[in-house]
Amino acid sequence: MTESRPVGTKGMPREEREAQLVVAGTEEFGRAGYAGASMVEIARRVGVTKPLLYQYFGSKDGLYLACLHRAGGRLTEGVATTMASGGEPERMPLKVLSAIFTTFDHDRYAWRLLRDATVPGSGDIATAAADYRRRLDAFALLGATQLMTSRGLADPVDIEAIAQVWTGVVDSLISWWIDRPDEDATAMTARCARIMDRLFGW
Amino acid sequence: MTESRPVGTKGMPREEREAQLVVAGTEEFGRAGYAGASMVEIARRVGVTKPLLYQYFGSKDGLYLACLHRAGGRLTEGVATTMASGGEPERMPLKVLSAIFTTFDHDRYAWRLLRDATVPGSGDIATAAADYRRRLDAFALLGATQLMTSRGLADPVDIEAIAQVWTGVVDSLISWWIDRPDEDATAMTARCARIMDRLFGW
DNA sequence: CAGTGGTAACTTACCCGAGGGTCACTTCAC
DNA sequence: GTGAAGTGACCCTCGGGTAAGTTACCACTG
Repeated sequence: MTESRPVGTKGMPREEREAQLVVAGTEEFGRAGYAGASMVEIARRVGVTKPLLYQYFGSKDGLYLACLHRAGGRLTEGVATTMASGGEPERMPLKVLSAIFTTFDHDRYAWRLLRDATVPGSGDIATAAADYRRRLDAFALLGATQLMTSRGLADPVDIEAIAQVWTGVVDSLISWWIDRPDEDATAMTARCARIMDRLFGW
Repeated sequence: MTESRPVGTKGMPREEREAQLVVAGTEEFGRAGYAGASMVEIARRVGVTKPLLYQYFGSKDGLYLACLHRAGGRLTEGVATTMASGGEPERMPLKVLSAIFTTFDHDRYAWRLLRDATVPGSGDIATAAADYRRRLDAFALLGATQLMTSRGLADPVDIEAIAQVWTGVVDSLISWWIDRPDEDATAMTARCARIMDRLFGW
């Protein structure tokens, strides 16, 4: 990325190798969950051995955190700019979906890291993941509030529920997408647009 | 249940103990996922030790299967009778939700067993879970088809996506519900009715 | 109504393999 | 010869799984 070509020694510069490992880790953690994923398997994926992985990331938690921060950062950033761009409330869901699909077209497992139920209940990972979720939930809450005030507003707990359901919808769309590698981001967005139109008239 | 009072020996008849263990297992598997759950923790929950758990269920997979079959059986049965009762397509989602909430009011983690991503990719559990999911998906697909033909029908892949999103919605509603133990089944159903009315006019 | 055996419920103490984590070493470019 | 990239071989804990024993109740016997 920054340095163009070979750097220190035989294989690959650290920076580049780390990026590979984060990508592989994201896929493996996303697929099997924190508890189910294996460090040696992640190393194997990029054709390297476990000690190197540990030299670069320190621990399983360290690697997970690296993956989580990359995913969480890109996600919150993308959603934030989309939400900031404004527009009518009924258009926001599709715009957000489009942003997510585009950003994570080649990294579809990333989303799952924020909502992994198998991470230990306390510790750095749980804290960081909860923080990203909190930020995303805030956007969802904002969107839900705007949507509901444009209709006959409901009570705040209803809005909370709507926001959570929305994140669940994103979740299931991404799961569905993961199972269909041929479908790219634009096709996915078009499909969602079609569905929302037919189902709700949005 | 069948025998009324004390049976064999000191503690509790096998049948009753097994039921306790299945309940505890369902909660623990639902909370931490198959990979993250611990057999000794499940045993500890009901005040018993691991070997008894193994004597009764044979293996972790055995216990998981017992939990899965209880959950899956009740779920498919409940949804089947609800779907069979008929009605306008737009009313079905709420009726199904109501059935699920009522059935699992005191067993909220059960739903998650069918959709646990941390079970090994092959084996009895994966097969059984996939089977229950297939049956539920068939209902979702049926409901989605009815709904979409009542509007200007979409292509079959869209309907597949809608069905999957629907299960995701159920998923997130149940997660939300788990975090709010005070909310009972009727309150939850009422909330969903209110939301669907305001959001889609259903 | 001892005593005695049978059996179901249950435990203590252990085995073992998988996986997280580490150390000492090698290879290669400069 | 220095230092980064990388490895083989190891340790150790945690958790699934087991063997062998213990406790308490019941059903018999004499």
